[in-house]
Amino acid sequence: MREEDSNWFSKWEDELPSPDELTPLSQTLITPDLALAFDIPTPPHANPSPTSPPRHPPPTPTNHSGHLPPPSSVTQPISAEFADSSELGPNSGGDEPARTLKRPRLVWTPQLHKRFVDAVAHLGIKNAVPKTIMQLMSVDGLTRENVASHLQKYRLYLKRMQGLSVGGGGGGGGGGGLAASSDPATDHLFASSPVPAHFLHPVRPSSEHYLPFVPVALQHHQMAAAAGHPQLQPQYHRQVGHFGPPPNGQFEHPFLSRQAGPIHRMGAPIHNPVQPYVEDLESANANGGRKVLTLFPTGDD
DNA sequence: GCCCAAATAT
DNA sequence: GATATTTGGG
Repeated sequence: MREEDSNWFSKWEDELPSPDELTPLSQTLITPDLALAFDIPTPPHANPSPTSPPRHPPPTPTNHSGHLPPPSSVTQPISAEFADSSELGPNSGGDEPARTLKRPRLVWTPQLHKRFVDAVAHLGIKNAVPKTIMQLMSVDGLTRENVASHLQKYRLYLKRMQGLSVGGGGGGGGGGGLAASSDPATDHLFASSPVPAHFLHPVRPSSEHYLPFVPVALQHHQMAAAAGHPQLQPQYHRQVGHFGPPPNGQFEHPFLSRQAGPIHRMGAPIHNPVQPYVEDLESANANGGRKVLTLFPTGDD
């Protein structure tokens, strides 16, 4: 089953949002603060200029084992851009250093969440801690807090799900107070993402399959060529005037893949090969805004 | 320092 | 109102 080893990963990557989907959206949106922070003379173009996140995103300490393809990074163009719309801190004047930069609200798009889930799934629920997840996701701009917060919510979601579908929906009827029913506020995002089965049931420690985790340094396809110069990168025609869910239902998150950072904790015990769970939601719903598209597939209601 | 859980802010 | 961010405790 060695082949599957690489397979799972390949598949995993494959499942990840395509470069096409991730690239577009991010341009512009360089918050004034950020621009100042990096001495960026704020692009005069009103035109959605290429993504110019931090000049040197990460220190790119990664592959020091050989040669690092210059600007041609080897990862999907995912970058965490912030949809700063109208938040001029106290430094409207524009002189306050960047040190007091406040991070704009991070938007967990289905795509991003998917990546999150995938990371957690492959890490294993037990090893899925904010730091590890964050590293595995390799999303630039994503902070541990972001992940931690999201993870927290995600766990609650899983717990809730467990509550209802455990034992074949034992609590289903009770309806009492203890059974958590689908709360409206529980989560809209989570529902749209496929949840690996192993999440709901504890994996028996008996057969622990430890798979050597492989960093996300590899990549395939064409993207490599274009990647690298996020700023010079050919912009996709698709340009979004503003954020928010386009009526088309195809909204990407402004995240560009960050170069695979050095993963320290790669002793992550990966149990269970990837389940053949199918995913969808690629085209998020476009129901007049935000609406749940697919409820949890756990039951066949 | 990290993680978890809750409270607060947007 | 919902979500993400922030703060406190272990």
